Amino acid sequence: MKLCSNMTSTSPIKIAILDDHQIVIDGLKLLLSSHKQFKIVHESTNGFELLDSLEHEAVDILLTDVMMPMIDGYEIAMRVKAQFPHIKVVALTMNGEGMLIDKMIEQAEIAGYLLKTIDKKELVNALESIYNGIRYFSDEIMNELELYQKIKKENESINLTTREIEIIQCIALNLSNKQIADKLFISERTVETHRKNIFRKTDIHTAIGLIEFAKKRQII
Amino acid sequence: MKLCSNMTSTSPIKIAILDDHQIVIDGLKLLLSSHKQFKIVHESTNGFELLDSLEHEAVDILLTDVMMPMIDGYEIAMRVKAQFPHIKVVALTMNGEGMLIDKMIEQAEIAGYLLKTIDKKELVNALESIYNGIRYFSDEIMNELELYQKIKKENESINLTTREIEIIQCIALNLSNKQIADKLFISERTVETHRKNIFRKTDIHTAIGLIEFAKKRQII
DNA sequence: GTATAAATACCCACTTAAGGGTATTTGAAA
DNA sequence: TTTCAAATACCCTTAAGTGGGTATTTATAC
Repeated sequence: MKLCSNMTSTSPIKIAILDDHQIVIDGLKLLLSSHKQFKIVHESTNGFELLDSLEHEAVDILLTDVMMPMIDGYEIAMRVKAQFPHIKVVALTMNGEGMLIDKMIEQAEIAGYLLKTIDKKELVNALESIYNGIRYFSDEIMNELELYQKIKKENESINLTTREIEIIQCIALNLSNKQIADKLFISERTVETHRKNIFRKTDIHTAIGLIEFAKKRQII
Repeated sequence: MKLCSNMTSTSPIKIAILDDHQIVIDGLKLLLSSHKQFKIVHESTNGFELLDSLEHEAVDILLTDVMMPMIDGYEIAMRVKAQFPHIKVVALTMNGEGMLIDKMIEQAEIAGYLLKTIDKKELVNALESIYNGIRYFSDEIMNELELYQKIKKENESINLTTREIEIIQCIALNLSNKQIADKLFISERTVETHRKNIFRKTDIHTAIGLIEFAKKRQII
């Protein structure tokens, strides 16, 4: 069933907004206020406050930023998924970073991911689609996701162990083998072995090269 | 002279808005629409378009984002300063990164720098102050600026030679002493000497640390 | 129960880098 | 003309990392 966008008799779509920037909330509120099919039932700059309010307030769609202090959009989406599975979570963010998108879509299974570059018309369309059970993702988001998942797949074929990744992270922190050994409570010989195995697997043979690799693969 | 905030008879403050996110523009427009002392005379997601429009349109304050594709806020501010010195430029951005703030304030001499975390009331206050010739910077911005300028000052006292900077750039490219020697047509001994002097001057003793330092100092 | 992978740890030989010197040439400033 | 910084180059010693092995323990999978 599809709802037309200028409905007036049906009950409005109840929306909650979460963004650490009050100005964005104000903008969205006023922006959606000219569309009577939406009703903003809650707004907050604080994720915990919002989660509390969902206990007493019926909400259809949660429109949330992703990168926020205290508690981020991913954590919010996971908790909403667990506690309020009927609420459709939509990320609305400046950030089109692959790993975040992947986590939000694959794990938190959010209903939509929009960039703040979208215009009013697309936002309204997206929200209506999502309310009607159709997931909505901006084109840029889909591109980023595909690129990220391609890299992720390549990563997996190299197959570094968790310990090896840990060692790489230590190397990136500019620790010597001895310092890494002390930190992880293992012998310096073991660190050398891991290092050796990492170099063999990745076909990289310097610490600096390894850091580059790790950044590209989002290990650090 | 100070203007009171609920004036109605005086001519409104003419504002232009530049932000690559249409949603932010919409938000700001609607947000300021409830304050009759402001009139938004131009809005754009494109910096070049905005610069063109300033030729025909009288503007008191330009409210602009900083990080934008095509042409960034700094470039905009510099051009406005040169071509339309009467226009007061105000940065309104998510980004509180020291170097940008420093460039915007010290070089482009903008009239205000606000974080998008500010609320409506502070935004209105800031715009009125700026219109009356009082520069306005958010507290967080001032803190970031001070921190950045402290680091900048420390950097300048180190005084690396051009050759040493060249060596650092090679190290960042992950070249060995031998490779650097070949590339610069000098002896490996000389590279070692430079490296030694760099480490002594900067009080850094690893290549990875040096790269971090170089990034912070914008050498690479 | 027996492969298998992961993490642990050591041996040895070799290379590279770090840190302490000193010294020469060159070009620009005093 | 002298002085000085910058770039060049070498000496020596010690520390750190690289790369080739082998081997043990442990937990997981078949």
